[in-house]
Amino acid sequence: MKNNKISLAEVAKAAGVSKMTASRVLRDEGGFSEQTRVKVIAEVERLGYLPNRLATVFAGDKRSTFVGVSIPELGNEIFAQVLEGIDRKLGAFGHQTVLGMTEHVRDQEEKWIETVLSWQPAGLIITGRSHSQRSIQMLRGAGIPLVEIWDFNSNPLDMCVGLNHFDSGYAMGQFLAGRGYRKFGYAGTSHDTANAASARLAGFAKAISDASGQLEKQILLRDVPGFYTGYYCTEQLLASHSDVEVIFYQNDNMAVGGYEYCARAGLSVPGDIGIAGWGDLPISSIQPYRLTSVAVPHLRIGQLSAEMVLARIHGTRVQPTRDVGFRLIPGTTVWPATS
Amino acid sequence: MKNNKISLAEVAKAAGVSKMTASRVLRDEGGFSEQTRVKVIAEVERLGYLPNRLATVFAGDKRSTFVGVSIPELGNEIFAQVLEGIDRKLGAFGHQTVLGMTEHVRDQEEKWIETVLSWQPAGLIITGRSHSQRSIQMLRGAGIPLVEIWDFNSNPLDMCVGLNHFDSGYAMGQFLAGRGYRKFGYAGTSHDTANAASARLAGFAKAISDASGQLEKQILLRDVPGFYTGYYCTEQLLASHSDVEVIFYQNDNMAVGGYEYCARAGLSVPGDIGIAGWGDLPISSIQPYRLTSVAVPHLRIGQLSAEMVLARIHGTRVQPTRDVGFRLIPGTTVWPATS
DNA sequence: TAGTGAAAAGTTACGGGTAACTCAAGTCAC
DNA sequence: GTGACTTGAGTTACCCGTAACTTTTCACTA
Repeated sequence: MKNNKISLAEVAKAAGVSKMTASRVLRDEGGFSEQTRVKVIAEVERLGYLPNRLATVFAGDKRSTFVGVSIPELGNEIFAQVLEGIDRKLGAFGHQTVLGMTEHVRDQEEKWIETVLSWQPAGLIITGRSHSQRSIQMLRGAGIPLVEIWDFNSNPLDMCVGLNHFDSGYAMGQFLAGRGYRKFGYAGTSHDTANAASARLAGFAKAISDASGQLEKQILLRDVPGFYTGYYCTEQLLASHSDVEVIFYQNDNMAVGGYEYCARAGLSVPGDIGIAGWGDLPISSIQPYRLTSVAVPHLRIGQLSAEMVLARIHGTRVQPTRDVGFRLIPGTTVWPATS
Repeated sequence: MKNNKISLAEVAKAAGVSKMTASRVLRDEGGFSEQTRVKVIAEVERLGYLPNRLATVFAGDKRSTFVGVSIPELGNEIFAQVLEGIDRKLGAFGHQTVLGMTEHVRDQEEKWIETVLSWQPAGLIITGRSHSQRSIQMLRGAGIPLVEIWDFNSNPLDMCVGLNHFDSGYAMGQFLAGRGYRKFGYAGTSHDTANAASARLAGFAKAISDASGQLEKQILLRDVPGFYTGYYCTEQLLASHSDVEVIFYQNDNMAVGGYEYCARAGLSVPGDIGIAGWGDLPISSIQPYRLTSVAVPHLRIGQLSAEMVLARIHGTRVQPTRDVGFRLIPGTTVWPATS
């Protein structure tokens, strides 16, 4: 697959100068006359020359302008927005995002890390804090800026920005217990790896047990955490445990699906059943109800992570760990506060 | 920024063989003894050698395994899912997605094309059919597989997969006129370039004029086409044109926002006002109502585009243009058919 | 007018792999 | 024992820019 692209040497020859001079003109490095500049630029235009950045990186024994970004999935709006924030910021500084979707599978992450490192990226942004042994080795050896995002970790491989998911689950459990709930349900999806959602569930369970409540049922479907899954999880959960008073969902999409199931089944919310989501998606606040949820500064996570990588690349000092926190949204889909 | 990475030469030296032999072992090319293989592999493991793919591409004067994918934005769920479909398919075949967000701006697309081409990608997938003159030149000169997606175009630069947005807008206009509507509104967002949404609006307007209806008001906010924008567009539109009978929205998110405005303003849907969206997002079918919309096989667009690029890379023949069509969803948010 | 220094340009080497070629040693048939 | 062939390996050149160094050109001064 020989490509017939124009090289700098050809441009230089056409302009009647040496490769080096042409190179200097293109990088505007100085050390050439106006006359020469004009000649070279003219040939560049005429021949449609596009530089080969591979060679540039290679020549300088430098790193590329790539930044590898791993995201578990894009079906979840939150991750899509984190990615958008990252790419926007990186793009503004002349960097390119090389995407990796790990689908919450650790082997896939490892394989992706290996591949992306072989392209000599300038930095890496990885979702999640749990990696395979080999991944950790490769990441350590790479010697490039690395940000682990989403799940806050005070002792990251390099840098970290995210929030404490366990705490956010705990906060929700505590909040619901405070509203008088005693019999709890949880609806989510299951994955190979311990992920942030599992941490939320663990925190939620802890809060319930601390409040002497009962986590009656956790349902974990092996499916994508979307509207339909929420709908069916709710149907299944209530079929087997009709005494559950409130359900905490892995995310808002599932919660909205759950709400809709209740509405169609003739159950009043929050009268008959309470609904709580996580993530505070835009959709949750444009419904006839205000979904009880946990708001997360996801845009900020994307932006910050990109900024941290960029700072490292440019040698600026940055705070290596950032806990962006969360905010509980009381909403109207659970019992009101007893005043 | 000298990197202290292990090179193949170092591995070879440690194993007591030549670079070439080590290279052969790693590529499993044959022409080496079992003994040699074991030695080389042992040193690769010991030193944690990771190949430099930049060098490979460079050496062979080949193309990389990158595929550049441009998407206008990720805030829109549909584009996120198109991207997910593409990356999944590409990843399965050992290719990496290099993301580019053009934000519907043509200059940004041009700049991205220039950059991504300089990395010698194996192929390109670009959203939209309208490009700058220089972009077209670069794309033509690149000589790599290229798929223009989203807006179907029977005469693409190379390949194309999408649907006819004009027709889909026309279909909606015709459908609504058939349901008895005469006074129409349109709510969308404005961008620099003629994009698919503009084509839909044009088709919609044509259908209305063909049916002797009246497009009372087009409102185009300079904002992201999401829930809130739909909410406020509706408020503004109805404030100035209260005689509008039905509103066609740029997408479902905006339509759901519009529905919510009507609900809060005490307007009955479809009694007082009809609502029609576009895209048929999951959210639209999990509401208490069924949104009138246009279903689009967006997952299929993503998958097909990746398949087309892969086929070209591997030298397989493929149909260069694919119209994936659309399907009108009558829904319950407009007047029922008069029987 | 030779000498000086700066500006403008050229030359060489290099980076990390791989294609293409060469070479050495062993195997086998006759 | 010799030539033909196979196998396992090494050598060389190259991809395309750029760093580092060298050479040429030229204006200006003593």
